[in-house]
Amino acid sequence: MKKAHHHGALKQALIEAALHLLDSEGVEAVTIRAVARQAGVSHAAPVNHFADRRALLTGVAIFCFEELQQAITATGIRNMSDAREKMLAFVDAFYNYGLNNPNRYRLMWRQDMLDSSDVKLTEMTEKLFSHVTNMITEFGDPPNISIMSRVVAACSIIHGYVLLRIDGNFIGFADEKTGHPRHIALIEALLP
Amino acid sequence: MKKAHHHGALKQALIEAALHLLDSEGVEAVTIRAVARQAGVSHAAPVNHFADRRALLTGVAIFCFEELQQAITATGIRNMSDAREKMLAFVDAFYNYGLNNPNRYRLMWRQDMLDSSDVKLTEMTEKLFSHVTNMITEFGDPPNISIMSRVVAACSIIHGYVLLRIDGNFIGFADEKTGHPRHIALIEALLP
DNA sequence: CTCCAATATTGACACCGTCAATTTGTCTCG
DNA sequence: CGAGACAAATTGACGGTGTCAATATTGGAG
Repeated sequence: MKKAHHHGALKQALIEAALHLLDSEGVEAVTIRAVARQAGVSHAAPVNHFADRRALLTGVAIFCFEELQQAITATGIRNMSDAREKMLAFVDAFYNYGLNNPNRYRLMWRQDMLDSSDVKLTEMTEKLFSHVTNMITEFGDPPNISIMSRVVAACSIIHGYVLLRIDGNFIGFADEKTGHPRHIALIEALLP
Repeated sequence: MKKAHHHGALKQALIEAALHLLDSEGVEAVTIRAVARQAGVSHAAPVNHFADRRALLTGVAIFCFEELQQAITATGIRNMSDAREKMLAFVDAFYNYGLNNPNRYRLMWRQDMLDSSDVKLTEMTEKLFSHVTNMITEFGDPPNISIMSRVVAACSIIHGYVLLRIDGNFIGFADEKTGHPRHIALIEALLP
């Protein structure tokens, strides 16, 4: 059994404490010692579950990726037939997760703070990327740009927009011409 | 005269030391104490020129924005007449600066590390934004999306792409279909 | 020449990550 | 059932950090 000896489930408690600190005070506040304090253990207890701060943050990021994946699944995207409908549902879930959880979303892409050799972490990001690739492929092969470039464009545009919005830029919500939410309008500008 | 009393030009020396540390070891290595050591002064000397670490990093970022602005100007973009030609020159300069100075480029957009109330800093970013706005406006008012959304899309797509490339994603350089460098192909996908 | 204000130094404090040595608790196996 | 093995947690230390207060130094204005 994996049951912990003293605390019971310290690993889970540490991640929850880290999430709380991350949401309320930003990633800088997520220190090993602060997380340990919040969980009610000594400052060196976390080392048994996370080798160092990077490993702790990586664990938190993996949790967030699973959360995002669930949000995408919850849109019912798997049962949609129209390629455009799928794409807009995906973008909407992505955008909402980022805007509702800015500090979590930022951390998820902070390669400088995460362990890029973590298998679980790279699995989660590759899953998202291949999802986008599949959706773009459904639109067919356009004449003036490769599918791969269109995938990269889609990833760049939504990720760049979410990051800019999180930082307080472009506070207008809708496209002035179509009335669509801006993140929808941006992606539609790319679709054939 | 503004000449410093002891060191001579400590502020400039601190920024140069910070740039050196930033380029070689990343933003985490840019600590007040390390910068002071590199400049050959005591650990508390910088406080006379930068109130705290945030102010130091903001000073460095402003220097980088001026550098980028010069790179854009150096393309001769002001003398170009064709809107598309201008846009591609701008994107090219932006992309090259980011890829050649990854740590500098990353720092420039790290609002969590910079002083967003710094007038000079906001001036520099707004200048870039209005430059993009002017170029997009030259293309005219498209039917299915507002100019503002197109501006946001252009900013998001190039910024998102540069960040992803810096982190080692999408290492392929050219669009598989057109042969254009990818950052050019991405922007062309957006232009009318 | 004198004095002042800007500049730089020194020293202290509270954090941080990380390591080593140690204690505590629990599970397994004879 | 009991003893040992071993994982988990504690304690204490080290060097590093940002930041502040008190002090010393210097160059130039009057």
